[in-house]
Amino acid sequence: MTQNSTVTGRASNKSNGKRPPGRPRSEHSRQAILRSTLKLLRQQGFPDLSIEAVAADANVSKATVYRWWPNRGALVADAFLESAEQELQFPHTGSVRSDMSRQMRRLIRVFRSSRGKVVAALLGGGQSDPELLEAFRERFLWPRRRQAYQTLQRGIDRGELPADTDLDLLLDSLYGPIYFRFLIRHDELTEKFADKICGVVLKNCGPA
Amino acid sequence: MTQNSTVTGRASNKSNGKRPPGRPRSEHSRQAILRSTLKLLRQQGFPDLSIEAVAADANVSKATVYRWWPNRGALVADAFLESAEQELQFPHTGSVRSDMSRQMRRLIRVFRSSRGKVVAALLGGGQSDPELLEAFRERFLWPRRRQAYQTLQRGIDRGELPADTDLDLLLDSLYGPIYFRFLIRHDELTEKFADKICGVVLKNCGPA
DNA sequence: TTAAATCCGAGACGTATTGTTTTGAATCTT
DNA sequence: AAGATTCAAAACAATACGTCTCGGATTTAA
Repeated sequence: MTQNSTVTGRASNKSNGKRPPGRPRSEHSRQAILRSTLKLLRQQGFPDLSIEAVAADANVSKATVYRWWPNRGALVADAFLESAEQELQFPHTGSVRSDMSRQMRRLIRVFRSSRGKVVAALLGGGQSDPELLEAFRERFLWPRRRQAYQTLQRGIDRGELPADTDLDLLLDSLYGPIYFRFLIRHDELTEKFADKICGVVLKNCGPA
Repeated sequence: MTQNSTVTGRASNKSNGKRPPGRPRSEHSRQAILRSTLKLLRQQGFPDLSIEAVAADANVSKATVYRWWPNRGALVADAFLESAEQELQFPHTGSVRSDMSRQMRRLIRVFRSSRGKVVAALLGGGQSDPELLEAFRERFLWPRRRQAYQTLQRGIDRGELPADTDLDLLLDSLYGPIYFRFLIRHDELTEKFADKICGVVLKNCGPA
């Protein structure tokens, strides 16, 4: 199998720089497929997304989709993750609390946008497809977590946080409520919510 | 339509106590269907659950299932919610913090049990089926929330919490991290986690 | 310039599952 | 006994699946 999707691994070509013979993969088709996947996912949700519909919308043959992605999950994961690769950076304001609250506000903004539906589809589908959930964690969650660690560490260095702070616990306390409201939808998810959470969790950690 | 599922509304019979003519609904079949649904859901997850399999496992005709439940979602919601109706009471220890942490421990225990798979299926499916999510909120979340309000109010009355506490914010801060780890699965969800969250969120609220 | 390799879109194919409908029998009220 | 409603079983059309074949396009290497 020559699966070349980002999910299944194998980023670029074989180690030598030479291009193999034969017609190269159509970058145009690849992007059209990912774009149509996002588009349909915004409308229909994960379970109702059919490969047939994606192929039709992208003006592409079904076989082309099946050639490059082993299943629907890998396709959806690639579509979302490639679109969110360079997003949601952490600011450097000089205060942990405002660094965090500002980034949390950005996340909420994404969740409220049309991209939110895609994230929900990804996490919803992930509840019955471990690979889908793992792709979300590895490609979306952890990269941001690593940045968050650094942000919190700066707070420790500045004395705003105790040196023995449990960083994972703290991050789950900050982001858990956001994901909670986002996924359960029992209460509205406004950007102000970010500040309120920080008020609860980072009470004694410098200025708001 | 004469849908009689608990999800779609209309709990029992028409207001008058008289039984309508005709063969009555088979209570045996109804329970067998719900039981089989739970059983299969524990094994397979929501998207792989077929009505055919449920009917076969319950020794019941497909048409019988379709007659009483409009779709898979309603069936799953009924199956889970009927099974969790009387669960997860709040204790009265005399301290908000330990009242909350003990109930949170119970919730985590449920999430870790075989019933956790059913909840995950419900919430996962709910991401693309609004009715499913609403059923979860109305039949599971809100009843417990109402108990939680009372628990927190007792804490206010005892002076452990400020009188102007934002109860919804506080509850989301306590339970959000649990649902977060449960649904994203980026870190282990142990019962000790409940105590740690309380340590962060209820720092100054009486004994642990 | 030619041959080999790989890709492309279009669409047919058999399979599986869906939700609906029909049939004949069973059960209950009046 | 008559009328209503249920039941299990099975046939049904519709949809999506994943695979395959076809003719043609694009690229490298000989």
